[in-house]
Amino acid sequence: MLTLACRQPQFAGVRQTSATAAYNPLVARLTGLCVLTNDECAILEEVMRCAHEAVAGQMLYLEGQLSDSVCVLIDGMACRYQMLPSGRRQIIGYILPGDLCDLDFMLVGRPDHSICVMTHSKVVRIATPKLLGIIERHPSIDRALRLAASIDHAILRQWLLNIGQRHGVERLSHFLCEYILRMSLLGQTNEDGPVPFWFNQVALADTLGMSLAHVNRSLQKLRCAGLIRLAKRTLTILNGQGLADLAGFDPQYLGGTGRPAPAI
Amino acid sequence: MLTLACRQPQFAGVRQTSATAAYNPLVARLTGLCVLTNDECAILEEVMRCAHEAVAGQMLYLEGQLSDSVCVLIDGMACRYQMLPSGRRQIIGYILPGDLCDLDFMLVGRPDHSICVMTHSKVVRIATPKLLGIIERHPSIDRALRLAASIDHAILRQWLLNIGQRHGVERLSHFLCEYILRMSLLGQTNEDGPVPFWFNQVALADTLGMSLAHVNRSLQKLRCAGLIRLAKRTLTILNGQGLADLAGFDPQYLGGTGRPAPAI
DNA sequence: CGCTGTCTTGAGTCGGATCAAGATTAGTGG
DNA sequence: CCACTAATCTTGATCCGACTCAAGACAGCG
Repeated sequence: MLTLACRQPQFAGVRQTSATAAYNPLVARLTGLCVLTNDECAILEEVMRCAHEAVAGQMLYLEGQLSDSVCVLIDGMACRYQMLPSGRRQIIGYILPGDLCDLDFMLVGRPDHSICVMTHSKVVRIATPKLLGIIERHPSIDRALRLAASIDHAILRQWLLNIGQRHGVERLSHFLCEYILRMSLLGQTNEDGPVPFWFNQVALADTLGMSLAHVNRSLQKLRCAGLIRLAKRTLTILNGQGLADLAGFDPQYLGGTGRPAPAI
Repeated sequence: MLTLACRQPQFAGVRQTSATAAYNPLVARLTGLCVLTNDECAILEEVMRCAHEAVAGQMLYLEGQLSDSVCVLIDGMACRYQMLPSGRRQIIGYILPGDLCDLDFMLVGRPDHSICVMTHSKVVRIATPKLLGIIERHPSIDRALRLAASIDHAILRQWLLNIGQRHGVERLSHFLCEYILRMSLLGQTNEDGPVPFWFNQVALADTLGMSLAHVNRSLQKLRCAGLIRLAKRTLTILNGQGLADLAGFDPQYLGGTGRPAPAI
């Protein structure tokens, strides 16, 4: 069992569900990126009918192990990571509700990193051929999925910039800004209202390429500066502007499209 | 003018050109990833007919600036980077002959980072709608481009791992291993034969998230250890296995497909 | 209520940054 | 072909951010 998994209840946030159908985070995500017809939404919802539960620590993909399906997260949280023989681990991304576990796997078949559920989650596995068929028949879905993927890639680039060029405290701040904004875009929270925060400090350390102790001290600094409150797995932003300024956070990249940038 | 640009002559390596047609690095790259019909190759070659020259330092994309075309590098080298207001720069990838400048831009229209030519290069600009049309009509080309992109993403993940978790010397070694292998896959060189090496130490520093001085000292260590020779913009690997061991380099990710891994 | 995972804090050390100077090596124009 | 100029590389000295190690405090869970 990986220590980066947390045993935490799943999302409790209120859902902006359309009264008629069950709320579907993938459909919500994709319609936010690209106009989809009702038909197309229905197809996606059909595909997502059989979600199953995953417990904290459960693996969705194992590095190097063939896979014939694509996972979509419905609820909870997962993370991708790569390990070094020395035992060091780098987390290379977090998967939130509505996110896919990498379309690249679909083509390659064999992921180059592992994906692990961090909390009790709901996951849908879609068989690769099925998804490929849908993509082929529905260019809008194809486009929406590509856009979603392109945002994931932009996030990855930002992480590289973050780890490569920023010092501890700013690095942490940037990550927090990104997380908060991603969550608020999901409608899980408003921009600085309290957000569920499942990351333990080990996970943060492996995310930000810094030591556990240093993560802890950096968090203290943010607390002392009156920028955040973090306790009981809940994060509250006390001074969003201050945090963003400190991090040099530019939310543009999470928008992905040419549409107006999400407010911060 | 950016200091990371080098004024260097273009590739001089011998080309494995098919006797009949001019060697086309994009076609070579894509046929290596996916079976393409002669027709499809012809279409690609047609599209690539009008290459133009770019001088060192020339920008192919500017962060945030709308773009309606996709660049393919025919010869030379380019790099993507992002800058911080503080002036710090993170290079987030190198573009070698046969590589595309990010399909994601095509959908989004507005790149989130800049791309700059590092040496005198040859570049083809393909209008976005034209490329989209080709992709739509030729699923094999689509697939090949997606595979190529997925390798780029795998490289990005490896960089994150590299910067996040490895110390200076190993970090540098890993980068060198990757570079050598990418070049040898292009047929520009054999695996440890001398390779043209245009990176100046400033560029390496901005690539690896370390200071110029530290890059220099790390290079010295590799030289002293008898692993590499680097002079006159030419890199020779004296002990490839040693270098790979030091870096913990696993070439798998550059293969991209489920095909046998390239030899190292 | 004890156990385990997580967080916190301190002391000591080290890798790597910064600053600054000098040595080389290209590139340029005469 | 040479001399000048600008980039690039090299090296040393110093300092700081961040790591490691280690111990103790909490908190949540069974």
